Amino acid sequence: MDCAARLFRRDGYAAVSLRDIATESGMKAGSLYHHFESKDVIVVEILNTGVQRVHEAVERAIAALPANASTAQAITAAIQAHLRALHESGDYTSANIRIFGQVPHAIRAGHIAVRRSYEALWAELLGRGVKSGQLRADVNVTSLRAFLLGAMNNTLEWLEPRRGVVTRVANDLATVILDGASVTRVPLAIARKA
Amino acid sequence: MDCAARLFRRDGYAAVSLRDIATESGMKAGSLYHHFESKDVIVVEILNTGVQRVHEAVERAIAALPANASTAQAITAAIQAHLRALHESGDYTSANIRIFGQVPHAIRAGHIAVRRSYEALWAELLGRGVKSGQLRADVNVTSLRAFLLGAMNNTLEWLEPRRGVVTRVANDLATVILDGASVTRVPLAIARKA
DNA sequence: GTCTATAGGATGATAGAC
DNA sequence: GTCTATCATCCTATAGAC
Repeated sequence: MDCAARLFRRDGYAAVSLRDIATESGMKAGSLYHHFESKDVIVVEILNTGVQRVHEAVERAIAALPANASTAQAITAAIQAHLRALHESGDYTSANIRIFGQVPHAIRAGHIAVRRSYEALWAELLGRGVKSGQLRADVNVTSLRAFLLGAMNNTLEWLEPRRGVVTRVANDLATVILDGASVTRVPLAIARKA
Repeated sequence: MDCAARLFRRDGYAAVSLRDIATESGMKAGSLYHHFESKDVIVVEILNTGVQRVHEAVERAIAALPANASTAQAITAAIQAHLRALHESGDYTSANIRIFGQVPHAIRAGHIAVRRSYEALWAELLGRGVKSGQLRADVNVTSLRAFLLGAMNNTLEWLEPRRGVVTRVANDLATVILDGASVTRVPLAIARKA
């Protein structure tokens, strides 16, 4: 499975044959079928593992916060955990993002529940923020969640995870999402002094 | 080309064979080679066309703004144009996003310049905003641009473009990016009254 | 310009020896 | 559990008739 994840991450779904996976594992293609009944089950398991690892990392990060942490702190911690899991913890997480859009619909269908479960974590986090009055009620929570996940997952396409860079980018995203990029609506340094 | 774009958008790069494209066009596979010298040139042309159409749509939207338009207005208009081009103007734009991550590296290399050119448009737009003091100087323009493009392109994965929905989502994104989702830094309605 | 036919190769999967 | 050998099928691309 580790070899398959590494190859899928690097080359994409269709470009990786069972022969490739077998060679990478030091076997021959036919031998794989003693362990897995088809290519599909390998792919589904890698997809599921990838999401679950990010899910657990984010869950841990939120659980580790002090009880009185603000929604802003929780979102920042969650973004940090998601990006770190994506860039620094193995091939399953990045393989998932990479190949999800490439696999046949049947495979997607067998994996979608795991995704929904992770998305629900974010929906809850953001929903709590709105309910507690810490996030604006006029932003659509569904859109915001999708923007966040899209922006985070897309970092795989451009971010080279050198030392410390992931942390900086995570802070950039948290800042923009929470405070906005515009100056005109942020004379808050001023507003605070006033 | 139209048939190919439609199929690539729906099924992805590897899942579409030349036979599929030929059948969809009312031809046989061999006949395609009288018009295109390989599958690669079809794919590259579709990729290029997709980006160019979005690029032109965004350029037009910015050019149509009044001369004294603010950076915030320009960004909002650009987001509107990008999302509308993605969701409402044919298969080339969405096929591009869909299959870009699936094509062999050689094809990517032949297409990357067109992408860079479009990204430069955004870099300029955001850079002008910072220079003119309308965007915060402490947000990383490179990150912001990547977040925006990632969030926008990812809408293809979740947004069903019913009537008017694209416009609403574009406004959601512009609001979040410019003003932020947090309440604590946005008592601006208050600040404005004061 | 479109067709048929096919070369030349890769792929997922299976059968059976060891 | 791993191997070799192979099936059946698909692919891109080419050759040559019409």
